[in-house]
Amino acid sequence: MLYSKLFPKTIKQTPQDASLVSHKLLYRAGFIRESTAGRYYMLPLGMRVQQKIQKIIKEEMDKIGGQEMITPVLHPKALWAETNRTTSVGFELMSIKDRNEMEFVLGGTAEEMFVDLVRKFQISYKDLPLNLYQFSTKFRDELRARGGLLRVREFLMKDAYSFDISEEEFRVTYELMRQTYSKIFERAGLKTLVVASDNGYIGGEYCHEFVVESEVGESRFFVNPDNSYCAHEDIAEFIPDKKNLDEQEKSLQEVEAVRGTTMEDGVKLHRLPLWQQIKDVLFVDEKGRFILAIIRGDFDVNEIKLLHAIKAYQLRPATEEEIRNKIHSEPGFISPVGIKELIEKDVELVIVADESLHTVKNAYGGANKKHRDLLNMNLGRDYKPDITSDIAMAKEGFLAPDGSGPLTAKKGIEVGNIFQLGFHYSSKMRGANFVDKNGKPQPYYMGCYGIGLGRTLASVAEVSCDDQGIIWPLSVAPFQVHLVGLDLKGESVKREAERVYKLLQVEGIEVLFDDRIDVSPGAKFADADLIGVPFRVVISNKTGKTLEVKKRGSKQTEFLTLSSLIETVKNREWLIL
RNA sequence: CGGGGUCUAGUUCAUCGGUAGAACGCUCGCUUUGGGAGCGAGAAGUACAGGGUUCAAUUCCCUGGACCCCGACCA
Repeated sequence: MLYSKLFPKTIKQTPQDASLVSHKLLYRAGFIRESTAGRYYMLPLGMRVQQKIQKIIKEEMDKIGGQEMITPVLHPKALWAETNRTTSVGFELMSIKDRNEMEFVLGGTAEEMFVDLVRKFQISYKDLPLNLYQFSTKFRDELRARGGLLRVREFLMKDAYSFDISEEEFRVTYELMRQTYSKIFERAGLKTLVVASDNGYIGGEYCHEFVVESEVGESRFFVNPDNSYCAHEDIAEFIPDKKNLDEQEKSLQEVEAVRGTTMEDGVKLHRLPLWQQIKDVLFVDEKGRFILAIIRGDFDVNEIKLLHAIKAYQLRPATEEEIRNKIHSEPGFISPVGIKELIEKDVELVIVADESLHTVKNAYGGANKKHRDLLNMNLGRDYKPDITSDIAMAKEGFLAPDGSGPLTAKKGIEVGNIFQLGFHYSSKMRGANFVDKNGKPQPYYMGCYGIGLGRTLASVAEVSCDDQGIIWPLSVAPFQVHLVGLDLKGESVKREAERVYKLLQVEGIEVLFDDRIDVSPGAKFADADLIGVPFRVVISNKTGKTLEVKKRGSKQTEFLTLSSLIETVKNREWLIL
């Protein structure tokens, strides 16, 4: 590619709206441009990187027997209704109608489509395991797009779907996918951690995120000291420390409490530790049930865990009006003690206690009346929750669930994920069966697996760059060699540069040739650093018959012959220079 | 979904009641070639949209839109 013809050129100014390094550099170097919030043009340079990532994924997927195909972008809405996902997805579905008023959703993930396809065929156990995948644009009407390519509303994703005859067989598939994903990201130059996570709107029981550790990432997770435990904050567990279990249970006492409504106000008034206070958080779920989550005062409620405990999929905080008029309690003074006797007749209230309440005695907190508190509340004696479960949010420093030591909090970018789906879809969708050895229909055991290509690309730029620009790993770089021609007004230099350009291409090496005549060397070097191609090769009056080669990210230059350059580029095993 | 902010040349920003300016970029000419060179000339704008106030609005007010940032719950 001739740089003089490349669309577009680099720019010096940093875009006003970009806050992330990857966004700034990809923008300045001309890899991407924004269309509207969360929708990007992928420009020729960005496209080349994305295609390299795509190729790596395809190679690794095909190696394990994956078969590439493609589904329509518009999914019949009726399909999503079959699995109740028109209401339960975590992202806003985008809907569209055709001229016959037929309703479609723009695909944001494609479980139903693949199941619908597979059930059109009479498959038997002999056809399984089956692994189908596609690269397609996904649409997700995110509440808030942000961070350049990191959270967008439209993006290229590889999604794969596996079909197995049993859970045992599936575990083999799942492990294979886990290894394959690690390999894919490794080849793209990314170090990933495999983080146990919540399945959310996809369904199923367990899943793992592939996370690139980064301060700008939105995934928060915890690891134990030897990294053997690695879990997303949504599901991270820990062992709560025991508090005053040796204390005698004292008698329940109601006292006057003229205080504010925060936890701190309670601590100050009673001069008791925060952990001894009961934190009461009132939610309303999608069915309109009121959910009172109670937990030790120094812990926070984890809504994801709470959702699982009550088998619901959506929570919102109760309003002050609801607390007063429906529950007949008082904001800031809610208590599990006697609350069920107060509520309106038509109200369903579920009390969920965190297990941490077993670590404390003689707790204090509100009395369901303004400026009245209760002292010495004891679980079992004074109040009986409907459900006792782990609904606590882990925090840094808490004891890891295996007791190995304190948890460390980390942040990262989720570039891929693998999900166990089990029978979640095959049981809900009619005819999602295979025929077993006895000729009987059985639901297949499923999994699904996703990688965001744009996010992967941005993650590489985010973690692999310096002040001057991006440092692409050779495996995903838009070009392998950035040939910089200086002194091109001289005929002999120009001829030599063009000769080298052609010969490198003949060797199958991708070359970006800066053939501009009127541009100063400094400007050309700055552009080369910004774009970040792994090998910079200079030809000028000074170089003669040798080539001046500098690796992006290294300060040293070396002089090589053309043949040794070709060998160097072709035989590289390493990814980061 | 709440709070804050922004919107003027391709880009980054000035101007702040009197019909618009710089830098970078772009085009042309001369000069220049090892870390974003110099001089000169030029093209480039419905000041987000609509309404209001005013003799006069890019500027003030209102409505809408787009975009950015923060929060997303502990009563």
